[in-house]
Amino acid sequence: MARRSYEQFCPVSRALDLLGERWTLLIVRELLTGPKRYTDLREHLPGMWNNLLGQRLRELEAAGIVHRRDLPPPAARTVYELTERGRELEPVVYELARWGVGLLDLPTPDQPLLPHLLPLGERSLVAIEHLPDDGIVVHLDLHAGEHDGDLRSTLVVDPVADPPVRALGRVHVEPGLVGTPDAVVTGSLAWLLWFRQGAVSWQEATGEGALVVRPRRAGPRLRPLFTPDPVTASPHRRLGPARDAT
Amino acid sequence: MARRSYEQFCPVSRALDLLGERWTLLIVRELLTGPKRYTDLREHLPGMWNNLLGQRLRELEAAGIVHRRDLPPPAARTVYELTERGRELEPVVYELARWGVGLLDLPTPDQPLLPHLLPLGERSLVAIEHLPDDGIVVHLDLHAGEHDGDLRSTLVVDPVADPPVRALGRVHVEPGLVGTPDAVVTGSLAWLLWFRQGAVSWQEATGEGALVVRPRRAGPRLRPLFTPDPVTASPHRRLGPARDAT
DNA sequence: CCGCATCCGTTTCGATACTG
DNA sequence: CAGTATCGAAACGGATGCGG
Repeated sequence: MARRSYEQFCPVSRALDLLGERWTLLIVRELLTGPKRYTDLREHLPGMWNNLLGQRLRELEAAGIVHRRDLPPPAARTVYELTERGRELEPVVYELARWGVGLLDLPTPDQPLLPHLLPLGERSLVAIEHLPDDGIVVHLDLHAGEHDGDLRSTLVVDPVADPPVRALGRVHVEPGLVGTPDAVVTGSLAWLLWFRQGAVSWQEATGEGALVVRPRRAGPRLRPLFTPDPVTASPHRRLGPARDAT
Repeated sequence: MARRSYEQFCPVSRALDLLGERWTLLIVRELLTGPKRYTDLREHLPGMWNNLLGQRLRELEAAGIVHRRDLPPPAARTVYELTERGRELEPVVYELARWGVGLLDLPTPDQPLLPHLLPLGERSLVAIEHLPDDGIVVHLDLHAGEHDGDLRSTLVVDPVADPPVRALGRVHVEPGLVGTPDAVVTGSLAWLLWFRQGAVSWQEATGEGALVVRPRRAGPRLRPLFTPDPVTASPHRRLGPARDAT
């Protein structure tokens, strides 16, 4: 076996030694939505073929990222699920999704919206830097096009806790409209996406009825939730004049 | 050209369409440490070959991630640097590094510690979920082995600001010992790494003099800084009984 | 059906050589 | 110094087959 490695003492290259091959992170993405059977994975990863899927799963199992479990009778067969170590990849996938949102066009008949990925995608729309301290529950009732049914999800932001949890851990998206919402967003996924991408203003997105927020006064609370900060601070900021210290 | 794509409506696969090929994210990692010349990139990416580097740089430029700039005389030649869109990949690389820290062994003569990656690596040691609200400046004066010189860096955590910035934006690492530190850590990189990986306790790491924190009372402030939370909350938490809504 | 293993044409990668 | 050209080797895309 002995997969090829970058052979560098660096946490990024070490991580990519295990995750950097084609399809690997997409398998992790799939398993982050819950345990899956081999065939489910195949269906959700069109274009990936048997040989590769089997190989990747073996590698991920050897790396301690994926666990293969045989379900007891009566029901099913073998399922694959993430280990704890594998679930720790959630922030990696989230940040990739967050960055990739800027590349998204709209779903087409050719590339339809995949229902099981909707929670992941909607979660990546949220700007974790602007979560309200007291939490919020939002019902998203959107439509994406003629071919996709209505998309109903519940976005939950937990209030800040003590001890504090990291921001990402406070954001959850579930399928369906559950619980009692503080706000309801209806209308077109397109306009929500475009606002999140910075292509249209909040006024444009909500003005013409493309996106409707109820109650109206919830608008100011929702807007920052879908407005990420631009990257500003350089990681190479200088403290003072002492550059060549040491 | 027309690089191959996963052809899915999903932000993760869209991102990986551009970043998922071999070496690509390592080029981004390199450029996150500042602009680089072609030859610098080659030296920092041993095992990557000219043809690939040139190809990747062209692709990254076409994708709007990398910008190629010709420096004016007197000095130098062409440099490659990240665009703003490219700098937005910093959280992706950070999360990969954070995850990859658990895979790191110690540097060896074969895979030495690369000085220009030290800030990146030390930044990924920090648990952004446990930053002190009032900020802290720490001098890290560590040694990694016989072949590596002493590693002196300054870790700066900014105090919480108003308006708030995301946690990662508050953490900076600079080469050298600069500014006035609130704490100084001396000793062996190995023990700091092992503590961060959960392999040894804080007592073990600081008890035998392997790692020395001055002043001693700073210990309780430093310990959580290098102690990430385990992943606990599932993203599929249920709110209430209404599962099949809509 | 489900869970793979095997086989082969195509694409990408690794390594050396060569040019502006 | 900053790349491009070339070619064998490895990995990937795609189809079929076979045992539980």
